[in-house]
Amino acid sequence: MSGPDPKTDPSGDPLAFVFFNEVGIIEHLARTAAERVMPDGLSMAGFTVLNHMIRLRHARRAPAQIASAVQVTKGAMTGTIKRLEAQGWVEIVPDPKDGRGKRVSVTPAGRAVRDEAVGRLAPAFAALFQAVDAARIEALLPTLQAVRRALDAARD
Amino acid sequence: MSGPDPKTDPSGDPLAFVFFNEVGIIEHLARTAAERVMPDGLSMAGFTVLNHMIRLRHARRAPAQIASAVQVTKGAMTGTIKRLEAQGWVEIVPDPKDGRGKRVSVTPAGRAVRDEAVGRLAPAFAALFQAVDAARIEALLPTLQAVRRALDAARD
DNA sequence: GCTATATGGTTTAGTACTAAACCATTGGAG
DNA sequence: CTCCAATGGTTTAGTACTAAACCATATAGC
Repeated sequence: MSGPDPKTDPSGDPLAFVFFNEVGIIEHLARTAAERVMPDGLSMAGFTVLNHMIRLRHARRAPAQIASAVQVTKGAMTGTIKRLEAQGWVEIVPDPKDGRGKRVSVTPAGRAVRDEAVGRLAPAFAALFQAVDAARIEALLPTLQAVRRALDAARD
Repeated sequence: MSGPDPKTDPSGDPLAFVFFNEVGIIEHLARTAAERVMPDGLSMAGFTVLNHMIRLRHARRAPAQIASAVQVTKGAMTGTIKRLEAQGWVEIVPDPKDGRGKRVSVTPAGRAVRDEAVGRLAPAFAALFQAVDAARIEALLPTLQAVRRALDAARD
């Protein structure tokens, strides 16, 4: 009944462990590298929000919608948006149609700081493509997306 | 001089963005799923330490060594180890050879709680392999490892 | 129209992390 | 032997996050 488990690699760790470990390390290295080059006062949390709004061309969005899109709690979004507003990078106005709601929009300054962040990220990425061919990375995407969908579905 | 940028995908995002975004989402989903099944009182930070010690068969290690192995600051390790000790999962004794140092070792209870955590993680992973074939995930590893090495090297 | 429930946002308590200052001990250079 | 830089660990201040309690407004059922 026993014997070599197909999900086991030479190190004795199940494949899933090895895979998530690798993903975790890459995420950690990439995040800290990105944090280091962010413009002054812009956190990764803030960048994520600005980037989300601009990429998807949302002129105005409710905090709750942004929170669910970038997968953080409403409470976390309250703080992130407050800091973005303090820097003048977003504007928050009450929703005229809904007395509870607010609408967040990116200011010109917000767009500028996001563009600067993207521009500073580029050289860091360039170094990566020098070491690992872009085609190899592109080839990973279908399986990574399948894994993401599986994890998302398993989330009950 | 202009023209379609090879590093650009249909969504307009550079490939590196798409890749790190996917990795970040997977890491987030996997981490929160894992956190949810951890035994009571055991955080991911604590599990990482116990797992590291046991996987690599370290009977006793200095906090500073563990910190550098799992890539957190010494300050973070102080807190994590303190919580592990409070639960009786590690034992901390002063290093007899070095008046500054300490030695951390996993107790039998610590080994047990780690085994239980691993056991609870297994069913979650099983669901993943039902959706995505293990061979496909295995095929990602060489490139992921190359990316990790590149990021590690770019860290100056 | 009133009540029950759902939704939008804030607040609170608690965890985990970083960066930097700090204290103690070690160990090499003069 | 003495000093001084390096190392091991803790502490402090600040950010970001979650879960849960909370308040206000909105909406559906009766």
